[in-house]
Amino acid sequence: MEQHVIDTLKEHKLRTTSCRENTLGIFLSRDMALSHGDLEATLGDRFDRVTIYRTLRTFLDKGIIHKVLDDEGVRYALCRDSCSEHNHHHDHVHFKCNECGQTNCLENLHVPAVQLPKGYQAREVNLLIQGLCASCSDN
Amino acid sequence: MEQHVIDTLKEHKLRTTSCRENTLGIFLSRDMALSHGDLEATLGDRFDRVTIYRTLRTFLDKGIIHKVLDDEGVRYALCRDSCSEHNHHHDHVHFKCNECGQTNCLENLHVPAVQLPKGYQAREVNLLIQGLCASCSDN
DNA sequence: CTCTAAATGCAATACTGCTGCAAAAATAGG
DNA sequence: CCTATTTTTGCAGCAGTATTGCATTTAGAG
Ligand SMILES: [Mn+2]
Ligand SMILES: [Mn+2]
Ligand SMILES: [Zn+2]
Ligand SMILES: [Zn+2]
Repeated sequence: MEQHVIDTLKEHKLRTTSCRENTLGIFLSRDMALSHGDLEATLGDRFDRVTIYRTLRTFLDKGIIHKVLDDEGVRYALCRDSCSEHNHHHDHVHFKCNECGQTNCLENLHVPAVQLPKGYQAREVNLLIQGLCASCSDN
Repeated sequence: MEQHVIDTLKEHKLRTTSCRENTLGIFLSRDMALSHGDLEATLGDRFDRVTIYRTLRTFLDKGIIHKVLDDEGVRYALCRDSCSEHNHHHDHVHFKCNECGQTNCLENLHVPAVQLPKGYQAREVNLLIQGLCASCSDN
């Protein structure tokens, strides 16, 4: 496996196991939000379903990936920002293309601030925009 | 059952059945986003789980309710705007309180427009803000 | 009231996600 | 490199979520 993957795991004080290396490698190469099912399909039967679930939870805890809300189930995407164990910050927009089905982080597109009613306190925001991506748009 | 419920069902050309009356009545009285499990718990064992699923899908199709994205599963809330069978428009904010667990539509809070990258076309937006609601905030 | 189309209940199935436990693997320390 | 300790994994099992097919029941049209 690639050195970058191993370094990332070590940086987060995680043991470098085959499932973690492969899973992180897939996130890096695919560059889109992935569901547990996507990973299972890509990894084949090399690892148990439960191990993949636990890998995802571990990555979530460590700030390696973040949840992406989706209308048909949760997905996960790499944290590009400097997220750490107790300091997640994901105020960027997610876009899901209804044509090709891909869900992507629009990292440099911040979720606009919203003026909440009196007394409401915002802690976390999740904005999912659905429509057509650039590739599917000009066909 | 209340006349308003029956009228609403008739307006959408739906037969007024007990499950639909009760389900719609719950949505009207609770005034918050509800999951299938919430409805099942409230309705007791008067109706089969499958019937509740089908009622939800029917209401979705007819524009009586809309999906509310949530980090722990889909919920549903009444459409206040004038949604119809093929003309949904939900650009309002949803708020989930991490204290009391309630998810609500903030109907008069529009999701701000976002300048998408070139070629991207928006069809639908879903903004979920999580934090503390007004009731839970001042304790 | 009767007939027909729609809706329901039930059984079966698939998918998602979690836990406990024994076996296997990773690493720290010598 | 070897061993001891801790972590991770696979497996079995379980709970929750969501869907379908089919026979029965029901709502509403006439
Ligand atoms: Mn993201
Ligand atoms: Mn809403
Ligand atoms: Zn696309
Ligand atoms: Zn609250």
